[in-house]
Amino acid sequence: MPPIPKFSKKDIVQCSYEIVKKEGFAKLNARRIAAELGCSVQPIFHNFTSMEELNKEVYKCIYQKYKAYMLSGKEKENPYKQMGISYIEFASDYPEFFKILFMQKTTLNANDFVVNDAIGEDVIKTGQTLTGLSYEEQKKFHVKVWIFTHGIACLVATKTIQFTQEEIEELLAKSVKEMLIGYIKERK
Amino acid sequence: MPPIPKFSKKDIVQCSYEIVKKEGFAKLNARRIAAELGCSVQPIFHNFTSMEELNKEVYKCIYQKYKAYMLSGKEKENPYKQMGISYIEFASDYPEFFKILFMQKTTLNANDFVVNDAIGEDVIKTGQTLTGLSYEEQKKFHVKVWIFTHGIACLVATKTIQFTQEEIEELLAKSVKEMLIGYIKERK
DNA sequence: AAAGATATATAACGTGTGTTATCTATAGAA
DNA sequence: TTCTATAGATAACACACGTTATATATCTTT
Repeated sequence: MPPIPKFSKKDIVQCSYEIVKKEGFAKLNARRIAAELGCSVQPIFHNFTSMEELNKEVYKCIYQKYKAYMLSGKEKENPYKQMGISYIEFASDYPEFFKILFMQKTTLNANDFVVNDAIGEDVIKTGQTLTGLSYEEQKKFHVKVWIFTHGIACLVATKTIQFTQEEIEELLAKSVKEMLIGYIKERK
Repeated sequence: MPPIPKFSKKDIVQCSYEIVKKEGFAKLNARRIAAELGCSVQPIFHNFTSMEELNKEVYKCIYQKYKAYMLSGKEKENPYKQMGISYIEFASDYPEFFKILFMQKTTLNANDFVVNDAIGEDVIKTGQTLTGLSYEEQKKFHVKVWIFTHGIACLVATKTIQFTQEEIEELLAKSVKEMLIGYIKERK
């Protein structure tokens, strides 16, 4: 009986996702989405009870994108190293997403997600195979690697530094190596 | 002939500064300032042609606060180490300010300031006395120290990690020491 | 073909924001 | 004391945003 819908939930989320990718949540609003889809605001409020609900859906997509980046790293020959590179690459390719996920506290990520899975058990264990440290030592060492990696990623996301992917990989690899040497030397 | 002014530029900037300190620029607006000062919005637009002009003044104050933190570090017995600590302490004491200065690009900091003076000549030279490296080597090494320090500061500003000042100082001091050991060992 | 359900458009309301027009009160000059 | 310049209050306008009321168009069932 009803007319065939022209604008699905998926269309609206996808369109919103693209806006946020380019300009962040600050620029996402009903009229903007409507303009880009070539419709009025009605399809949006038909499919979502409020903008907040839509925002949450978009946030979920962003988090999925991040997870996909991280998972792709696990397939490579040196997963521990690759995860750091993936983290920074994500910050480079999707700076707005990185800022949303890791550089601000919002009502969006408050309860629904525990984003900092970077210090998960498996990461520690993967790190052990690279470093040869004990589990407890690797845990401590990993905090330092994580801080360093996060530092680069933040600088990349804000475009404070503009390194090529190769420069970043070299910087990260070299630095972690040096940190490990120093860590091993200093431990008692 | 005119009545004695009750609300000076300084009063308004000071009040705005406090609001931004607690809640960031997002929560700064004319009516909010007026309410806190106990006046109408008129004194604001009498003293400033626009909110943007006031925002810039507030931004300047924030930057001055940051510079004062950094300068205070230079007086200590180990200035190079202290500057890193001051940077993180600033992020801890004034997270909103830190986010404004170093974690986002705004129209405010676009032209008027070159904020990243952290890699200034004098910092490098101060670092040399700590590390004993050549000028060029110190320059390279400092990038790594800066990234690490910035990483901690970002995590502190967003309250992602909640370390005490002592924990942070130990983490930073130990890590830089280890990084230096590794750096020296790996250089050709 | 007629009817009902609903997707979309149009237009509006309410709120929060920057900004400004108008009025009033005041302090010093005449 | 009277006059003038202006600081401030009140109130309004313009605009952007979330949201909703109403009207219209369309598809499926009968």
